[in-house]
Amino acid sequence: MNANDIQALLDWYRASQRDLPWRRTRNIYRIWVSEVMLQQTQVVTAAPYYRRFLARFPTVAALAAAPLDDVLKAWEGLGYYGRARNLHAAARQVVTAHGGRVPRTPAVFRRLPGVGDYIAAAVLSIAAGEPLPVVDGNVLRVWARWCCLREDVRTARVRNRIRRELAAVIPAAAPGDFNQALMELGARVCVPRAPRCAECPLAHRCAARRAGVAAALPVPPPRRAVPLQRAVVAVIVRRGRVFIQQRPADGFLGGLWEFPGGKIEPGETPEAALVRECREEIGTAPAAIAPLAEVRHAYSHFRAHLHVFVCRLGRGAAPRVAAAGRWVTAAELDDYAFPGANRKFFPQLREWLRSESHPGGG
DNA sequence: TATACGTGGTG
DNA sequence: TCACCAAGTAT
Repeated sequence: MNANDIQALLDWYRASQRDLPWRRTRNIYRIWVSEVMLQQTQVVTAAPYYRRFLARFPTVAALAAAPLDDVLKAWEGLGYYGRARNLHAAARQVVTAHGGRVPRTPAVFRRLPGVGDYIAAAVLSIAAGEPLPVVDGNVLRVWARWCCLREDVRTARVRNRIRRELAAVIPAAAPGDFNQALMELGARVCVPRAPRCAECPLAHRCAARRAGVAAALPVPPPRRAVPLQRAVVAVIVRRGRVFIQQRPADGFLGGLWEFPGGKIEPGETPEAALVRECREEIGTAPAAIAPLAEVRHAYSHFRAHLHVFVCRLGRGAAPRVAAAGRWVTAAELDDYAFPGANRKFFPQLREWLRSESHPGGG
């Protein structure tokens, strides 16, 4: 990629870039938040979260001072909740170890939780002018086509080679624009399925385009089968309230709230699994159960089929681990961060609670 | 190095 | 319905 190619790319970017909320600031904290949200997440999905998050946590100090539950609530529905936990922890480190100022030294910023090679390069090139190339999915695709690379670009070896090649050409005068231009090109023109080469400022010198194989690159990795997990959910109702509990702070959906329940074992009926899970999780079997909904949900690495039941405990029975849980009304559910798979049956649950509170009505 | 980690858009 | 994909990081 020579100076003319780079200028053509920058010209295209400056003339046709989208007006995105994080492009209206050079504040390093705001740029950082945007890049965390944009991991494995499309611009249209992240944008509303970005606005709400920064209205709620306008500074790194405000984020550090907030309870993690508030941060997770602001992240609810965005997925990869470890991003929110790491960002929150990193904000606290900035306050406690860096005097409340986001470090602009690459090696220092890179050590914060949740900051990897991509985030460090993106944030510091955009907000601090550091000539660090980003290597994300867009850049890999653009570069694989530009060079007509037939190797698997996801391997560390090829990624590192691409990073070195980009480091040799990234313009010191505009590293942030160069990085964003490559990503913008990948997101809007050099797209995966049907690249719009007619609109591409680099098409006339693109090796894959000349070879007529742009759409076939980069070569996709072999796909593995996605397992299907059947599970039960117990919505325990008592006097118009439902029982919820918080998941462990780390790991899958860490820190989010949910209803008791769990996997259906092979050969087990949903009803049997429900009774078993209630005994295991809250020490009590339900006295009565009724099906409420069935939910299908695709997680990052498996699919789930949820059988949701409304349950009542016997007179005087109580969840044995009530200290870890709460009884909440339908309205109060909105105060807690729930996984998307749970949100899917909230309408049915709310309708059920409504009809129960007005017996004989409607 | 390979796998865990969410969700929604898109064809 | 479904597979693929998206401004990746941690372990």
